[in-house]
Amino acid sequence: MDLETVKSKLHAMNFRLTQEREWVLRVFMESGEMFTAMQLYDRVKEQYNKVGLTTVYRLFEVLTKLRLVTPFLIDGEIYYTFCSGGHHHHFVCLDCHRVKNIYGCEMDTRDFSEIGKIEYHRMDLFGHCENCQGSVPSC
Amino acid sequence: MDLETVKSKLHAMNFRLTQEREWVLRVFMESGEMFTAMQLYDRVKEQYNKVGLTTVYRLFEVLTKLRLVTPFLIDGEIYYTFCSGGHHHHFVCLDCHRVKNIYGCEMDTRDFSEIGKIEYHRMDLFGHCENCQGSVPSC
DNA sequence: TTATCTGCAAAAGGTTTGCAACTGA
DNA sequence: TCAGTTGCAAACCTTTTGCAGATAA
Repeated sequence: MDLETVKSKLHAMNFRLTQEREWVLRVFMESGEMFTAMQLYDRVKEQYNKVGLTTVYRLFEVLTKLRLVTPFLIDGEIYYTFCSGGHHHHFVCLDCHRVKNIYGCEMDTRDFSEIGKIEYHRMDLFGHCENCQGSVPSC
Repeated sequence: MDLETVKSKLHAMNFRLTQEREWVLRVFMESGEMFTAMQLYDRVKEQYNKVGLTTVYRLFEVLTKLRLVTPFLIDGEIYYTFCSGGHHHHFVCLDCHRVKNIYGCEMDTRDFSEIGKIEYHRMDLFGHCENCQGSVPSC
């Protein structure tokens, strides 16, 4: 998904694409990584300009409403990854924190009617991506 | 898993089963529910006696080391469910917060070698259990 | 007996809120 | 124009830590 698409999704809900949000979104979308709020804040400062940490939190809130973000709980820390629509799962590299989408889900065809009515499900794989399987994380 | 088994797992790691831990563990294991730290603290106070909230946090820490607990992030809140060993997945009832284990996992047989080296994976289903599919949560 | 545990109070750390100034549409 | 946004500072809330007394093994 590109920035223009996000912009129109924002506008559709009466949100605005400000300069600050564009900086944060660029880093968030282009990196393919998951971030804690603080990490994304730091990265934006590095690559663009200083933004308020509050702005990052508020953007996560907005993106959550647009369902463009997925949270991960890892070692007690909350990470977020940019996530465009369509049913998919995740592979999270524990070294470089890049997230790859996985399509095709066996669970969609399995019958869980005797357990309950499923609203949604999540499936996340954690490990080491191709680039990070050497000694030191390189990507 | 019963309390005796947990007790021996604790002892194996030089942890103790105190009166307070027994109260918390009884509620935690017998309920089949997931709890935030505060919720478990409140429930133990109700059913047994007052314990320190700190004790609940420290027990979660110990159980995490023993891999007897699984955390869920739901609406920004961290819930924990008691979880004995063996590979399984979860069905979480969004109404009554009971957690059912699901065995049999198609992902175990799928090849992800072109994505990366998988360390572990998680799969959680969320919905409404049989008892809660009426109007008001009843279980 | 003694290493571990408890629980209070305080500190820490992450997240949210209030508000005056600013800005995208 | 003006509803939505920013960013600082303060408030808030969950989680962790220090410590003196208690206790499981």
